[in-house]
Amino acid sequence: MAAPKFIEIKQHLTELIEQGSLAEHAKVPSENALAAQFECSRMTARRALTELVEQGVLVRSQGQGTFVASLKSQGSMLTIRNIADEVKERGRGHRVQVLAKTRLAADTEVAIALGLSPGTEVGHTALLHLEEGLPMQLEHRYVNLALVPGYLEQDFALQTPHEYLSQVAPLTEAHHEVEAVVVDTATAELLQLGPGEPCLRILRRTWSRSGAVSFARLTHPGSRYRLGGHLVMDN
Amino acid sequence: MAAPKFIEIKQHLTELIEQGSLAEHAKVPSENALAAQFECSRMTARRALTELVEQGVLVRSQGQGTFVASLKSQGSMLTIRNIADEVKERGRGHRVQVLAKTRLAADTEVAIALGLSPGTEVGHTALLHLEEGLPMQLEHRYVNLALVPGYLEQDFALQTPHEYLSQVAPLTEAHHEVEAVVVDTATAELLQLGPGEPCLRILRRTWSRSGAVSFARLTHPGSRYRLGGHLVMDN
DNA sequence: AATCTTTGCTTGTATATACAAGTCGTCTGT
DNA sequence: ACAGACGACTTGTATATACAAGCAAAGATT
Repeated sequence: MAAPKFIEIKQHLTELIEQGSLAEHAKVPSENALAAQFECSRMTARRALTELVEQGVLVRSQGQGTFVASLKSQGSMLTIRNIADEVKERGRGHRVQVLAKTRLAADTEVAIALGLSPGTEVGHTALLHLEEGLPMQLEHRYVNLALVPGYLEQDFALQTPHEYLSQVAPLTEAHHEVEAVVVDTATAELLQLGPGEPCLRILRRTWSRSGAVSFARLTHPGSRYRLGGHLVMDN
Repeated sequence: MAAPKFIEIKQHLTELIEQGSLAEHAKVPSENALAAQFECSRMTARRALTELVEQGVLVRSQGQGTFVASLKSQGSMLTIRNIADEVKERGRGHRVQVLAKTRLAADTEVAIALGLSPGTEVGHTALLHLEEGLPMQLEHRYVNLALVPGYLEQDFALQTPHEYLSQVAPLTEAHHEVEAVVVDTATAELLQLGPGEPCLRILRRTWSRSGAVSFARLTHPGSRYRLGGHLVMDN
């Protein structure tokens, strides 16, 4: 019934930190000291410390010891999900219109994002994602065809680019930027924006083991879309 | 010189997954099987699995076994940082103007966010964060005074609300939403926006052990600010 | 005095072992 | 035919131990 011992130790340490007994950058008792204090083996004490390090509460340094991490460095996180899953999870209808599917020469922005030299041929797709018939995202995607040669042969009405790319080139890394923008009139019409309505834009670059795979510009109507996230920092 | 053994096992498994030998939801060899295969103890094999579970690559279930997690569930993350640190890290001057510091009755939005009944008195502060003299964020913050009674006595020109709150009520949880909005003319003037320029708005709610502490509405000029993040999914 | 060595503490990796606890199929008794 | 007991296999927790590797300060050598 009792909580596992390493959780007791974790709680004890986080309490000390939260009540201020263990200040920022203060040295935490060593693994051996904790083992003695809690009458457990070093490996159990070690596990408590290890998990707190993973949570960003502590910092360890071989040979020196374990220390309280700086409080402000505990950055919180926001999850970025793909629009198709998001819509489906809301239990609403998701549909896609394929607006473009071509090869084109990379301009400087795309070339830099994909780590190619400007002018290299890349795959370009433009998709409009609809939720219950209403436009929710305009997806402009540029793909490195050297890494994903079959990209343009896909039918994206059946399988979204994100799903296809996850299969053929599993991601190892991603980078996102989020900004608020005003779009040109053609795009505004596509997204059925109201007058003066801004858009939330996500720039997403993804890498697989072999290199930079794709660069996407995801544009959402500001009035209909919110990016939402959640994170538990402690436990 | 050689990599530790548990990293070898991790790499072996991620390779199997990436090349498709281990499909989604497929059963991964048990800890004992891996220990036999790699001629190591069960604890070492277990560590490899544990770390892959923490990365979201695998899923474990006591009694059943370990399985490959669904690929799409690997949502990527975006870090949300506080503006003061961000500006200082760029090596630029950060300054704050305190525009308001009062008690007021919570309207419905604030009351819901803080888990209070509408009309409860809460602390309200409005700060304008400047980077090299240019407005970068308008921070409207509502604080549960029952949990942080000293809030309104602080001088926020010296210590930002975020820093103060981190000290007196260490966060255990945070929730964010991000949206693109058009603001009223008074706010537009404060942020020195161009005509029709949209804003990136972050809604941030934070909890400490004792309950919902604060609700903040952070408004950034769309032309001068981008939310940027990064995540390594693998290793 | 300056430099190298030793010693002791720390964390990091790895092993062998034990028992607890959850799941599932099988075997058994009714 | 059904229910329950049992056993096999899985992950979860905990211990005791060993050696490697990094760091720092005290001590020995130059």
